[in-house]
Amino acid sequence: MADSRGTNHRLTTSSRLTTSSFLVLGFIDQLGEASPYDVKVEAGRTVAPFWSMPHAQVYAQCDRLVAAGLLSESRQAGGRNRRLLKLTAAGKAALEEWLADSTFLPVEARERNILKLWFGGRPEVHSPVQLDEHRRTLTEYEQLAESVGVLLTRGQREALEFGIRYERMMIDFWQWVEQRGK
Amino acid sequence: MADSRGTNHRLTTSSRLTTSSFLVLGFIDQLGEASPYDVKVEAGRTVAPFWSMPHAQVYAQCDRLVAAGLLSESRQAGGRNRRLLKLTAAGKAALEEWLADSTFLPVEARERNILKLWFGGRPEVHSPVQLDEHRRTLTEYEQLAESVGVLLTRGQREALEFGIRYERMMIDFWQWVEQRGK
DNA sequence: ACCGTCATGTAATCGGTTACATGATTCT
DNA sequence: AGAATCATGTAACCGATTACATGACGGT
Repeated sequence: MADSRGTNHRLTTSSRLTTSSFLVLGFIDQLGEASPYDVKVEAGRTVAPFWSMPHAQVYAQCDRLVAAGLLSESRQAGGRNRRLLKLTAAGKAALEEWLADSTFLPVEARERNILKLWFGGRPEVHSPVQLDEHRRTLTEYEQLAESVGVLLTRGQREALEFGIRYERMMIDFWQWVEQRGK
Repeated sequence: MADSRGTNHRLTTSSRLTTSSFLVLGFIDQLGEASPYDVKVEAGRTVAPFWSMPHAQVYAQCDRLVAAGLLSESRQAGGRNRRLLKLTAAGKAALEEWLADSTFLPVEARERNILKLWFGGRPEVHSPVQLDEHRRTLTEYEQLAESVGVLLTRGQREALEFGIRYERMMIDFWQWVEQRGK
Protein backbone atom coordinates (compact mmCIF):
# COMPACT_ATOMS: atom_id res chain seq x y z
CA MET A 1 0.00 0.00 0.00
CA ALA A 2 2.24 2.74 1.22
CA ASP A 3 5.43 2.05 -0.58
CA SER A 4 6.32 5.64 -1.20
CA ARG A 5 6.16 6.61 2.44
CA GLY A 6 9.48 7.18 4.05
CA THR A 7 12.69 7.90 2.22
CA ASN A 8 12.05 8.99 -1.32
CA HIS A 9 14.40 8.10 -4.09
CA ARG A 10 13.55 10.28 -6.98
CA LEU A 11 13.48 8.68 -10.40
CA THR A 12 12.37 11.46 -12.70
CA THR A 13 10.56 14.65 -11.90
CA SER A 14 7.35 12.81 -11.37
CA SER A 15 8.38 9.30 -10.61
CA ARG A 16 9.93 7.58 -7.64
CA LEU A 17 11.93 4.48 -7.05
CA THR A 18 9.86 2.08 -5.03
CA THR A 19 10.90 -1.11 -3.33
CA SER A 20 9.73 -2.93 -6.45
CA SER A 21 12.24 -0.93 -8.45
CA PHE A 22 15.06 -2.04 -6.20
CA LEU A 23 13.89 -5.62 -6.33
CA VAL A 24 14.32 -5.51 -10.08
CA LEU A 25 17.67 -3.76 -9.81
CA GLY A 26 18.77 -6.23 -7.17
CA PHE A 27 17.96 -9.28 -9.22
CA ILE A 28 19.54 -7.95 -12.38
CA ASP A 29 22.61 -7.15 -10.33
CA GLN A 30 22.73 -10.70 -9.03
CA LEU A 31 22.14 -12.25 -12.43
CA GLY A 32 24.50 -9.94 -14.28
CA GLU A 33 22.30 -9.79 -17.33
CA ALA A 34 18.66 -10.73 -17.38
CA SER A 35 15.39 -10.41 -19.20
CA PRO A 36 12.26 -9.23 -17.43
CA TYR A 37 11.14 -12.83 -17.53
CA ASP A 38 14.26 -13.96 -15.70
CA VAL A 39 13.57 -11.40 -13.02
CA LYS A 40 9.99 -12.52 -12.71
CA VAL A 41 11.00 -16.18 -12.36
CA GLU A 42 13.78 -15.43 -9.91
CA ALA A 43 11.54 -13.22 -7.80
CA GLY A 44 8.84 -15.87 -7.74
CA ARG A 45 11.35 -18.50 -6.73
CA THR A 46 12.90 -16.56 -3.91
CA VAL A 47 11.57 -13.41 -2.31
CA ALA A 48 7.90 -13.91 -3.19
CA PRO A 49 6.94 -14.77 0.40
CA PHE A 50 8.36 -11.45 1.55
CA TRP A 51 7.60 -9.26 -1.38
CA SER A 52 5.71 -10.48 -4.41
CA MET A 53 5.37 -8.78 -7.75
CA PRO A 54 3.02 -9.71 -10.58
CA HIS A 55 4.90 -9.98 -13.85
CA ALA A 56 3.15 -6.98 -15.36
CA GLN A 57 4.77 -4.95 -12.65
CA VAL A 58 8.21 -6.35 -13.46
CA TYR A 59 7.83 -5.27 -17.05
CA ALA A 60 6.60 -1.85 -16.02
CA GLN A 61 9.52 -1.40 -13.65
CA CYS A 62 12.00 -2.45 -16.33
CA ASP A 63 10.56 0.16 -18.68
CA ARG A 64 10.83 2.85 -16.05
CA LEU A 65 14.34 1.90 -15.05
CA VAL A 66 15.53 1.87 -18.65
CA ALA A 67 13.92 5.25 -19.22
CA ALA A 68 15.64 6.57 -16.13
CA GLY A 69 18.99 5.29 -17.32
CA LEU A 70 19.46 2.81 -14.48
CA LEU A 71 19.23 -0.17 -16.81
CA SER A 72 20.67 -0.63 -20.25
CA GLU A 73 18.76 -2.66 -22.77
CA SER A 74 19.93 -4.75 -25.68
CA ARG A 75 17.86 -7.02 -27.84
CA GLN A 76 18.81 -10.62 -28.36
CA ALA A 77 19.41 -10.89 -32.08
CA GLY A 78 17.61 -14.08 -33.11
CA GLY A 79 15.03 -16.21 -31.43
CA ARG A 80 12.62 -14.73 -29.00
CA ASN A 81 13.91 -11.24 -29.22
CA ARG A 82 14.40 -11.12 -25.49
CA ARG A 83 15.29 -7.87 -23.83
CA LEU A 84 18.60 -8.25 -22.07
CA LEU A 85 18.97 -5.83 -19.23
CA LYS A 86 22.06 -4.80 -17.35
CA LEU A 87 22.73 -2.31 -14.61
CA THR A 88 24.28 0.91 -15.76
CA ALA A 89 26.76 2.69 -13.54
CA ALA A 90 23.92 4.87 -12.33
CA GLY A 91 21.82 1.79 -11.66
CA LYS A 92 24.58 0.17 -9.66
CA ALA A 93 25.03 3.36 -7.68
CA ALA A 94 21.32 3.63 -6.96
CA LEU A 95 21.21 0.04 -5.76
CA GLU A 96 24.27 0.50 -3.56
CA GLU A 97 22.80 3.62 -2.07
CA TRP A 98 19.58 1.81 -1.28
CA LEU A 99 21.40 -1.13 0.26
CA ALA A 100 23.44 1.17 2.47
CA ASP A 101 20.48 3.22 3.60
CA SER A 102 19.60 2.02 7.06
CA THR A 103 16.68 4.37 7.65
CA PHE A 104 14.09 2.70 9.78
CA LEU A 105 10.79 2.38 8.02
CA PRO A 106 8.09 1.16 10.37
CA VAL A 107 6.37 -1.80 8.81
CA GLU A 108 2.68 -2.24 9.22
CA ALA A 109 1.99 -5.84 10.02
CA ARG A 110 -1.20 -5.89 7.98
CA GLU A 111 -2.28 -9.18 9.45
CA ARG A 112 -5.94 -9.13 8.55
CA ASN A 113 -6.86 -11.84 10.97
CA ILE A 114 -5.48 -9.86 13.86
CA LEU A 115 -7.47 -6.85 12.74
CA LYS A 116 -10.47 -9.14 12.89
CA LEU A 117 -9.68 -9.98 16.49
CA TRP A 118 -9.52 -6.28 17.19
CA PHE A 119 -12.99 -5.76 15.81
CA GLY A 120 -14.46 -8.63 17.70
CA GLY A 121 -13.76 -11.62 15.47
CA ARG A 122 -14.00 -14.88 17.40
CA PRO A 123 -10.56 -16.32 18.14
CA GLU A 124 -11.80 -19.90 18.06
CA VAL A 125 -12.88 -19.36 14.46
CA HIS A 126 -9.53 -18.04 13.39
CA SER A 127 -6.84 -19.71 15.42
CA PRO A 128 -7.19 -23.27 14.03
CA VAL A 129 -6.83 -22.12 10.43
CA GLN A 130 -3.99 -19.78 11.26
CA LEU A 131 -2.16 -22.40 13.26
CA ASP A 132 -2.42 -24.96 10.48
CA GLU A 133 -1.09 -22.63 7.85
CA HIS A 134 1.72 -21.19 9.92
CA ARG A 135 2.83 -24.66 10.97
CA ARG A 136 2.85 -25.75 7.36
CA THR A 137 4.88 -22.75 6.29
CA LEU A 138 7.29 -23.17 9.18
CA THR A 139 7.95 -26.78 8.22
CA GLU A 140 8.59 -25.70 4.66
CA TYR A 141 11.09 -23.05 5.72
CA GLU A 142 12.85 -25.35 8.15
CA GLN A 143 13.24 -28.00 5.49
CA LEU A 144 14.61 -25.38 3.14
CA ALA A 145 17.12 -24.28 5.73
CA GLU A 146 18.20 -27.86 6.29
CA SER A 147 18.42 -28.90 2.67
CA VAL A 148 19.86 -25.88 0.90
CA GLY A 149 20.87 -23.79 3.89
CA VAL A 150 24.59 -24.08 3.30
CA LEU A 151 24.23 -23.07 -0.33
CA LEU A 152 22.62 -19.78 0.48
CA THR A 153 24.42 -16.49 0.65
CA ARG A 154 24.65 -14.90 4.03
CA GLY A 155 21.82 -12.48 3.26
CA GLN A 156 19.60 -15.19 1.87
CA ARG A 157 20.13 -17.30 4.96
CA GLU A 158 19.27 -14.31 7.12
CA ALA A 159 16.08 -13.64 5.24
CA LEU A 160 15.11 -17.28 5.63
CA GLU A 161 15.88 -17.09 9.32
CA PHE A 162 13.52 -14.15 9.57
CA GLY A 163 10.82 -16.20 7.88
CA ILE A 164 11.33 -19.05 10.32
CA ARG A 165 11.22 -16.76 13.33
CA TYR A 166 8.16 -14.99 12.01
CA GLU A 167 6.28 -18.25 11.60
CA ARG A 168 7.32 -19.48 15.03
CA MET A 169 6.15 -16.23 16.55
CA MET A 170 2.80 -16.49 14.80
CA ILE A 171 2.32 -20.06 15.99
CA ASP A 172 3.13 -19.06 19.56
CA PHE A 173 0.81 -16.11 19.27
CA TRP A 174 -2.18 -18.05 18.01
CA GLN A 175 -1.58 -20.72 20.64
CA TRP A 176 -1.59 -18.01 23.26
CA VAL A 177 -4.85 -16.67 21.84
CA GLU A 178 -6.35 -20.11 21.93
CA GLN A 179 -5.12 -20.78 25.44
CA ARG A 180 -6.50 -17.68 27.07
CA GLY A 181 -9.94 -18.40 25.69
CA LYS A 182 -10.19 -21.30 28.09
CA MET B 1 0.10 -3.21 -2.17
CA ALA B 2 -1.93 -6.28 -2.82
CA ASP B 3 -5.04 -5.72 -0.84
CA SER B 4 -7.41 -7.21 -3.34
CA ARG B 5 -5.63 -10.50 -3.51
CA GLY B 6 -7.39 -13.32 -1.79
CA THR B 7 -11.04 -13.40 -0.92
CA ASN B 8 -12.98 -10.85 -2.87
CA HIS B 9 -15.94 -9.14 -1.37
CA ARG B 10 -17.80 -7.51 -4.16
CA LEU B 11 -19.06 -4.01 -3.53
CA THR B 12 -20.62 -3.05 -6.84
CA THR B 13 -20.07 -4.51 -10.25
CA SER B 14 -16.71 -2.88 -10.50
CA SER B 15 -15.68 -2.25 -6.96
CA ARG B 16 -14.49 -4.42 -4.13
CA LEU B 17 -14.43 -4.19 -0.41
CA THR B 18 -10.87 -3.93 0.78
CA THR B 19 -9.47 -4.22 4.25
CA SER B 20 -9.69 -0.45 4.47
CA SER B 21 -13.42 -0.71 3.88
CA PHE B 22 -13.81 -3.08 6.78
CA LEU B 23 -11.66 -0.88 8.98
CA VAL B 24 -14.15 1.91 8.43
CA LEU B 25 -17.11 -0.38 8.94
CA GLY B 26 -15.51 -1.81 12.06
CA PHE B 27 -14.90 1.55 13.67
CA ILE B 28 -18.35 2.87 12.88
CA ASP B 29 -19.77 -0.31 14.35
CA GLN B 30 -17.76 0.23 17.52
CA LEU B 31 -18.67 3.89 17.78
CA GLY B 32 -22.31 3.42 16.89
CA GLU B 33 -22.48 6.64 14.95
CA ALA B 34 -19.49 8.48 13.66
CA SER B 35 -18.23 11.06 11.22
CA PRO B 36 -15.38 10.29 8.86
CA TYR B 37 -13.25 12.44 11.10
CA ASP B 38 -14.09 10.30 14.12
CA VAL B 39 -13.02 7.24 12.17
CA LYS B 40 -9.80 8.87 11.14
CA VAL B 41 -8.97 9.89 14.72
CA GLU B 42 -9.92 6.51 16.14
CA ALA B 43 -7.90 4.67 13.51
CA GLY B 44 -4.88 6.88 14.14
CA ARG B 45 -5.16 6.31 17.86
CA THR B 46 -5.45 2.57 17.71
CA VAL B 47 -4.74 0.36 14.72
CA ALA B 48 -2.37 2.70 12.91
CA PRO B 49 0.69 0.58 13.74
CA PHE B 50 -0.96 -2.42 12.09
CA TRP B 51 -2.88 -0.78 9.33
CA SER B 52 -2.74 2.95 8.68
CA MET B 53 -5.01 4.95 6.47
CA PRO B 54 -4.54 8.54 5.34
CA HIS B 55 -7.66 10.57 6.00
CA ALA B 56 -8.37 11.09 2.32
CA GLN B 57 -8.79 7.37 2.11
CA VAL B 58 -11.23 7.33 5.01
CA TYR B 59 -13.43 9.87 3.24
CA ALA B 60 -13.21 7.95 -0.02
CA GLN B 61 -14.19 4.73 1.72
CA CYS B 62 -17.12 6.41 3.43
CA ASP B 63 -18.37 7.66 0.08
CA ARG B 64 -18.11 4.20 -1.44
CA LEU B 65 -19.76 2.50 1.50
CA VAL B 66 -22.64 4.95 1.50
CA ALA B 67 -23.05 4.48 -2.24
CA ALA B 68 -23.08 0.73 -1.73
CA GLY B 69 -25.72 1.00 0.95
CA LEU B 70 -23.55 -0.33 3.74
CA LEU B 71 -23.56 2.99 5.57
CA SER B 72 -26.39 5.42 6.11
CA GLU B 73 -25.64 9.10 6.18
CA SER B 74 -27.35 11.95 7.95
CA ARG B 75 -26.18 15.51 8.23
CA GLN B 76 -25.81 17.19 11.57
CA ALA B 77 -28.22 20.11 11.47
CA GLY B 78 -26.25 23.06 12.84
CA GLY B 79 -22.59 23.67 13.42
CA ARG B 80 -20.04 21.96 11.28
CA ASN B 81 -22.46 20.08 9.17
CA ARG B 82 -20.76 16.82 10.03
CA ARG B 83 -21.71 13.65 8.25
CA LEU B 84 -23.02 11.16 10.73
CA LEU B 85 -22.60 7.63 9.53
CA LYS B 86 -24.20 4.47 10.79
CA LEU B 87 -24.08 0.87 9.69
CA THR B 88 -27.09 -0.27 7.75
CA ALA B 89 -28.31 -3.82 8.15
CA ALA B 90 -26.37 -4.71 5.02
CA GLY B 91 -23.30 -3.03 6.44
CA LYS B 92 -23.56 -4.93 9.68
CA ALA B 93 -23.99 -8.16 7.75
CA ALA B 94 -20.96 -7.46 5.58
CA LEU B 95 -18.85 -6.73 8.65
CA GLU B 96 -20.03 -9.88 10.42
CA GLU B 97 -19.27 -11.94 7.37
CA TRP B 98 -15.79 -10.52 7.17
CA LEU B 99 -15.15 -11.09 10.85
CA ALA B 100 -16.27 -14.69 10.58
CA ASP B 101 -14.22 -15.41 7.49
CA SER B 102 -11.17 -17.30 8.64
CA THR B 103 -9.59 -17.73 5.22
CA PHE B 104 -5.85 -17.67 5.52
CA LEU B 105 -4.30 -14.84 3.58
CA PRO B 106 -0.54 -15.15 3.50
CA VAL B 107 0.95 -11.88 4.61
CA GLU B 108 4.03 -10.60 2.94
CA ALA B 109 6.38 -9.33 5.59
CA ARG B 110 7.58 -6.45 3.44
CA GLU B 111 10.44 -5.70 5.75
CA ARG B 112 12.60 -3.64 3.46
CA ASN B 113 15.68 -3.98 5.60
CA ILE B 114 15.52 -7.73 5.34
CA LEU B 115 15.21 -7.48 1.59
CA LYS B 116 18.36 -5.41 1.75
CA LEU B 117 20.14 -8.21 3.56
CA TRP B 118 18.99 -10.54 0.82
CA PHE B 119 20.57 -8.36 -1.84
CA GLY B 120 23.81 -7.99 0.02
CA GLY B 121 23.19 -5.10 2.38
CA ARG B 122 25.68 -5.05 5.25
CA PRO B 123 24.13 -6.28 8.47
CA GLU B 124 26.35 -4.11 10.63
CA VAL B 125 24.92 -1.05 8.90
CA HIS B 126 21.34 -2.06 9.53
CA SER B 127 21.16 -3.94 12.79
CA PRO B 128 21.99 -1.06 15.16
CA VAL B 129 19.25 1.17 13.76
CA GLN B 130 16.75 -1.65 13.64
CA LEU B 131 17.54 -2.73 17.17
CA ASP B 132 17.13 0.77 18.53
CA GLU B 133 13.78 1.30 16.91
CA HIS B 134 12.34 -2.08 17.74
CA ARG B 135 13.44 -1.75 21.35
CA ARG B 136 11.80 1.64 21.56
CA THR B 137 8.57 0.34 20.09
CA LEU B 138 8.59 -2.69 22.34
CA THR B 139 8.94 -0.52 25.42
CA GLU B 140 6.05 1.59 24.23
CA TYR B 141 3.81 -1.43 23.73
CA GLU B 142 4.77 -2.99 27.04
CA GLN B 143 3.98 0.20 28.87
CA LEU B 144 0.66 0.37 27.09
CA ALA B 145 -0.14 -3.16 28.12
CA GLU B 146 0.74 -2.38 31.70
CA SER B 147 -1.08 0.92 31.97
CA VAL B 148 -4.28 0.40 30.01
CA GLY B 149 -4.11 -3.34 29.49
CA VAL B 150 -7.07 -4.14 31.70
CA LEU B 151 -9.24 -1.55 29.99
CA LEU B 152 -8.84 -3.11 26.58
CA THR B 153 -11.31 -5.45 25.00
CA ARG B 154 -10.19 -8.98 24.49
CA GLY B 155 -9.47 -8.41 20.82
CA GLN B 156 -7.58 -5.20 21.46
CA ARG B 157 -5.44 -6.90 24.06
CA GLU B 158 -4.72 -9.70 21.59
CA ALA B 159 -3.69 -7.27 18.89
CA LEU B 160 -1.38 -5.53 21.33
CA GLU B 161 0.06 -8.89 22.32
CA PHE B 162 0.81 -9.54 18.69
CA GLY B 163 2.62 -6.21 18.50
CA ILE B 164 4.70 -7.06 21.53
CA ARG B 165 5.61 -10.48 20.21
CA TYR B 166 6.45 -9.07 16.80
CA GLU B 167 8.82 -6.52 18.29
CA ARG B 168 10.47 -9.10 20.51
CA MET B 169 10.94 -11.36 17.53
CA MET B 170 12.52 -8.58 15.53
CA ILE B 171 14.89 -7.71 18.35
CA ASP B 172 15.94 -11.34 18.70
CA PHE B 173 16.35 -11.58 14.96
CA TRP B 174 18.57 -8.55 14.58
CA GLN B 175 20.62 -9.66 17.56
CA TRP B 176 21.08 -13.02 15.89
CA VAL B 177 22.16 -11.26 12.71
CA GLU B 178 24.64 -9.16 14.63
CA GLN B 179 25.95 -12.13 16.55
CA ARG B 180 26.71 -14.36 13.63
CA GLY B 181 28.71 -11.61 12.01
CA LYS B 182 31.36 -12.10 14.64
C1' DA C 1 1.14 -30.82 -37.11
C1' DC C 2 -0.22 -29.89 -32.69
C1' DC C 3 -0.15 -28.52 -27.92
C1' DG C 4 1.52 -26.85 -23.80
C1' DT C 5 4.35 -23.60 -21.62
C1' DC C 6 7.71 -20.15 -22.42
C1' DA C 7 8.19 -15.36 -22.91
C1' DT C 8 6.51 -10.92 -23.58
C1' DG C 9 3.76 -7.70 -23.55
C1' DT C 10 -0.77 -4.20 -23.44
C1' DA C 11 -5.18 -2.17 -21.76
C1' DA C 12 -8.34 -0.94 -18.39
C1' DT C 13 -9.15 0.14 -14.01
C1' DC C 14 -8.76 1.18 -9.23
C1' DG C 15 -7.26 2.00 -4.77
C1' DG C 16 -4.12 4.74 -2.48
C1' DT C 17 -1.01 8.73 -1.76
C1' DT C 18 0.15 13.51 -1.86
C1' DA C 19 -0.95 18.00 -1.87
C1' DC C 20 -4.02 21.71 -1.94
C1' DA C 21 -7.89 24.13 0.01
C1' DT C 22 -11.29 26.06 3.25
C1' DG C 23 -15.06 27.02 6.61
C1' DA C 24 -15.91 26.20 11.73
C1' DT C 25 -14.56 26.31 16.42
C1' DT C 26 -11.87 27.27 20.41
C1' DC C 27 -8.40 29.46 22.94
C1' DT C 28 -5.79 33.49 24.29
C1' DA D 1 -9.42 40.06 16.88
C1' DG D 2 -6.18 36.71 15.60
C1' DA D 3 -4.00 32.17 15.76
C1' DA D 4 -4.21 27.49 16.07
C1' DT D 5 -6.35 23.38 15.21
C1' DC D 6 -10.60 21.08 14.20
C1' DA D 7 -13.11 19.05 10.53
C1' DT D 8 -13.98 18.17 5.87
C1' DG D 9 -13.16 17.68 1.74
C1' DT D 10 -11.15 17.71 -3.59
C1' DA D 11 -7.91 17.00 -7.42
C1' DA D 12 -4.19 14.97 -9.66
C1' DC D 13 -1.35 11.47 -10.13
C1' DC D 14 0.63 6.95 -9.97
C1' DG D 15 1.77 2.42 -8.93
C1' DA D 16 -0.27 -1.88 -8.77
C1' DT D 17 -3.62 -5.43 -10.04
C1' DT D 18 -6.35 -7.98 -13.30
C1' DA D 19 -7.27 -9.63 -17.52
C1' DC D 20 -6.55 -10.09 -22.28
C1' DA D 21 -3.56 -11.29 -26.03
C1' DT D 22 0.05 -13.41 -28.88
C1' DG D 23 4.35 -15.13 -31.11
C1' DA D 24 8.20 -18.57 -30.13
C1' DC D 25 9.94 -22.85 -28.83
C1' DG D 26 10.17 -27.88 -27.40
C1' DG D 27 8.40 -32.26 -27.17
C1' DT D 28 5.28 -35.97 -29.07
